[in-house]
Amino acid sequence: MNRGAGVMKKVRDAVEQQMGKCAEEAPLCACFNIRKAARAITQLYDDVLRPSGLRVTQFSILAVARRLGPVTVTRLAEETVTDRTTLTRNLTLLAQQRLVRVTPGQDRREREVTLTDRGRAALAQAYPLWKDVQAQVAKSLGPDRFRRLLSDLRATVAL
Amino acid sequence: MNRGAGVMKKVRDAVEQQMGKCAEEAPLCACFNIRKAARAITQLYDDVLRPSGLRVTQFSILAVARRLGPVTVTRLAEETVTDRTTLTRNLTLLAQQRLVRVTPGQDRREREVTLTDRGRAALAQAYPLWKDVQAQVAKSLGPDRFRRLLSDLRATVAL
DNA sequence: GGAAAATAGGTGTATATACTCCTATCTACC
DNA sequence: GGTAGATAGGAGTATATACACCTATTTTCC
Repeated sequence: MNRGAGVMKKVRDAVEQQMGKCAEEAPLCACFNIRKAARAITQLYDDVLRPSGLRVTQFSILAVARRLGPVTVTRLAEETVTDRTTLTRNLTLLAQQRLVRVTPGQDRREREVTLTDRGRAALAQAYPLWKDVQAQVAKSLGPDRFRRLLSDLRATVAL
Repeated sequence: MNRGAGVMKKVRDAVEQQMGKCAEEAPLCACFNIRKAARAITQLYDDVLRPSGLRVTQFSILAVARRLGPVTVTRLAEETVTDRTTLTRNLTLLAQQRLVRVTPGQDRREREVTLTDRGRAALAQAYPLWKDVQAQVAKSLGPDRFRRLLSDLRATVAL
């Protein structure tokens, strides 16, 4: 047994020491659990929305864009709490499918996002599907817990 | 005004009709709000974990892998509620950084994931950072609401 | 009126995610 | 013992996400 082995063992022991109850506590990680829930519920919504050709992400962007009317990229990013550059990429896809139009604004730094008729039609087609799955989730969780969850998530975003 | 214009208007009206309160209701979309919270809290955790070189996703995978010991890809995917092919890609990155080793199992269809010493060390370095941010979130939300949120998220995953 | 600061936005790069379809191996059953 | 079905896993493709850094335009302030 060489001298290095003893040192390595001490390092490993120190590492084990510092990790503490890591393995037991990590499953309680708030971030891990929110991401897990996001993966699960995204699959549920995307599955139901599939006939409309929209992902839930796209549905949400179109819905917000409709509510705000012609809106700048930065404003839309703020509303959806999305990184601006993420939104740029998502908008590129929506524009390729001609669901939105992105045009230069008065302020020539800005670009305005507008729903097209095609976008409006896609939204209209997706809406009843969304309403169904949303109602199903609310029913499964129970209306009280459902409202509570949305409220707690808002508080989380506010951190 | 050509005949087509009247038809188009009718179509647009029908579309508006079908959308109903879409713009008002979409902000209440459970999926949109969970994803939004996931984006926000991921940035928070990733920011705190940055000195360790681990993303929260990687931290979580390493922690679960440590808890389960040598574990097959499919089992790890089930535990983390991640699509298997997603996990394959995440593991590829961890293996490139030599934080995990992926070796053929007895059953030669299977591949076993094992934490390396390097992976253990990264986990040990990240753990105190994670503990800090986790405690900070629990404190900000309040311990009761924090526990409630985790519990409600579990119910959501179970849908 | 011109330069510095502020603002709007995009690109390069990298990770995270999942669906469809594919191969390799194993198990069950005849 | 050999084949059909089941199981483990990966590759191709596409969307979602965000950080660091860049350009273009506008505003501010001397």
